[in-house]
Order: sequence, then C-alpha cells, then structure tokens
Amino acid sequence: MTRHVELVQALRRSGHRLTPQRESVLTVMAENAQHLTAEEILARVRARYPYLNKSAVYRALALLTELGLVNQTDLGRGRVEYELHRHPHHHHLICRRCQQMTQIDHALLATLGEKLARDFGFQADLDHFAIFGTCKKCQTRASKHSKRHSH
Amino acid sequence: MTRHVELVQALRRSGHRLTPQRESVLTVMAENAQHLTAEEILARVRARYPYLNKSAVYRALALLTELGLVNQTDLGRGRVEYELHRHPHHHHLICRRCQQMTQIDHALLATLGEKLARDFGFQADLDHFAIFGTCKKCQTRASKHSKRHSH
DNA sequence: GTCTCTAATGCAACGAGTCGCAATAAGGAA
DNA sequence: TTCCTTATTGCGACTCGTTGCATTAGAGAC
Ligand SMILES: [Mn+2]
Ligand SMILES: [Mn+2]
Ligand SMILES: [Zn+2]
Ligand SMILES: [Zn+2]
Repeated sequence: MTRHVELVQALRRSGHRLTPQRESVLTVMAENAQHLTAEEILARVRARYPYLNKSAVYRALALLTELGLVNQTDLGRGRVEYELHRHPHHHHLICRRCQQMTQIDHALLATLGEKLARDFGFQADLDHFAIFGTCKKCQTRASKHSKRHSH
Repeated sequence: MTRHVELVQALRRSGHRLTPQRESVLTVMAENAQHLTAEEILARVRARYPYLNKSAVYRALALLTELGLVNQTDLGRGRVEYELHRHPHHHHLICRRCQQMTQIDHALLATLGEKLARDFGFQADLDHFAIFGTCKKCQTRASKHSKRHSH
C-alpha cells in the first residue's frame, strides 16, 4: 500500500471528509521528501488542481498536523516548513551564523522524553525539533576573530 | 548594581547607541519577571514614554535578544513572548490540550547540550525552550474518554 | 558647545498566517 | 438517485511582525 493511500485512509478513519483540496495537499506532501513551505505546496497543488485557496492549504495542513501525519516547524527561514511525518523521528541542528542545517537522529532526544515522562508525567511531542546554535566551523571562525581583535 | 544598570552597560559595551526607546524597553523588561508580548511592552513603555513606535520595540527586542539579554519564545499563544534572560536557564512544558504551562529546570536539558557538543561540535542555544505535549491530567482524561468510546 | 557621521527611528507598505461568514459540497440516509 | 445535514471552502478583512526609505538624533572629535 502506498503512502498516499495510507494517508487518505487515516484522514477518513478520523471522521473528516476527503475533499479534493485535502487530497491534493496530501499528494504533494507524499511526493516530496523535503521540507516545503505553504506557498510551495500551494504552487505544486495548483499545477494539477487550480481551484485551491490559500486558507484551504493552511487548514488542510493544520488538520494533517493534528492527525500526526505532518510536522510543521519553524526552521528559521521566516516561514513555517511542512514535512510528512517520518519514522523514526529526526530533528535538525541549525547554525544561526551560517544557516547550515544538520539532520540528527531521534536517539539524542529520547532520554529527554523519558525524563519528562518520569519526572512530570508529561508526554512531550518530540517529533521534529529545530535546535538553533553555532556549528563547529562557525565556532572556530568566531574564536579566531576575537583573538585578532583582542590585541 | 541594579539589573537595569547592568543591561544599559551591556548595550553600550556592545557598541550600540543608548536611545530613550531602547532604554525604556529595557526598563520595562527589567521590572517584569513574567513573559510579556510586544504589545504589552509597547503599552507599558508608553505609560511613561509616549513617543514610541511599534517597529522600535521589535527592533529593540531583536537587539537585546542578539546580545543575549532577552529570550523570545513562541509559547503557543499566537504571539511571541519576551522575557529577560535569567540564570540559571529554565524551560517550559506546555500542554496542547489544557494550555497548562510548567517551568522546568535547565538540568533536564543539560545532557542534551553536552551530547550535541560532543557528537557534532554543535553549541546549542538551550536558553529557554518551549516543549509541547500532553500533561499528566490530560493523558488520564484522554484515556478515560477513549475507553468510554470503544464499547 | 558645535560639527559630523551614520546608527536608529517613524511611518507606511508589505508578507505570512488566521478568522468570520456566506456559499458549497461530502457523504450518510432513504 | 435524491435529499439533508453540516463540515469545509473561498473570500476578504484582519493581526503580528518585518522592511525600505526618508528623517532624526546619539556620541565621538574638535
Ligand atoms: Mn525534517
Ligand atoms: Mn520563561
Ligand atoms: Zn555555522
Ligand atoms: Zn493538559
């Protein structure tokens, strides 16, 4: 069974209506492994189904997110990015200085999730985190820079 | 030395100009331990310094954030919230269902930071995280609900 | 104190995302 | 197939936050 069919079934099982708008958003998401912005999704859907409004895209994505089929994340590029929910989970390290983005494995966050469950009974959504900071390269660049300036 | 004076000094040391707009934003931040929205800050500043533009507030907050004096975080209330940077760091657990917000100690994230530094040489900004999920109370409520529906 | 340079502000226009409401259409019932 | 209920859409207005550009004013030099 294809990913697309699975997704359509999940939508119907949840009791929501399967509209062409929703299905076309789903299709685009299933065809693209990368992160997409709402505008990119709108443009790709319109290539095959031109009758689609901006609000419908946002509402479809909100629903798919609620159902756990899509992740939406602010990756620091000025607009939210959407990605089909994948297993196992992954996260991203993003350098504030050079914008370089690295994908990391969920294992690194798993113990955090367990601690929060154990200490607070809190079930954290650790599906797709964006962790900002400074990458290795930019740290050495910054320290050279400050050395040059300090004498 | 008061927190306010410290902050003003940090601003000047960084080579930026001390304008009345910036200083009044700083004053409001230093007087309020809580999270504030840009609009709340604007309103409080205007009570004593009426000549302040919305853009100036956002730009002042951006600068203070860059200097590490202020944290800005999306706590799920539809607008960004600002807080004076505190030591030691703290973070928040936020329930998506009941909106309850719990403050947690930085210790819970410290090992994550160490792992990212060790494995990737990445220096993560773990100053003030918002971690979304389901609180203890809402988990039990949800499981009762699904039991009632399943027969 | 005055001059000068340019960083910072005010303003208005813009962009992303949300929302209320009237019109439409999905999907279950008959 | 047709009908009915109501979830969903399209649209326009709105909010939060950002940006470009002309104007203002901090602060160092003299
Ligand atoms: Mn991703
Ligand atoms: Mn806080
Ligand atoms: Zn970098
Ligand atoms: Zn809750």
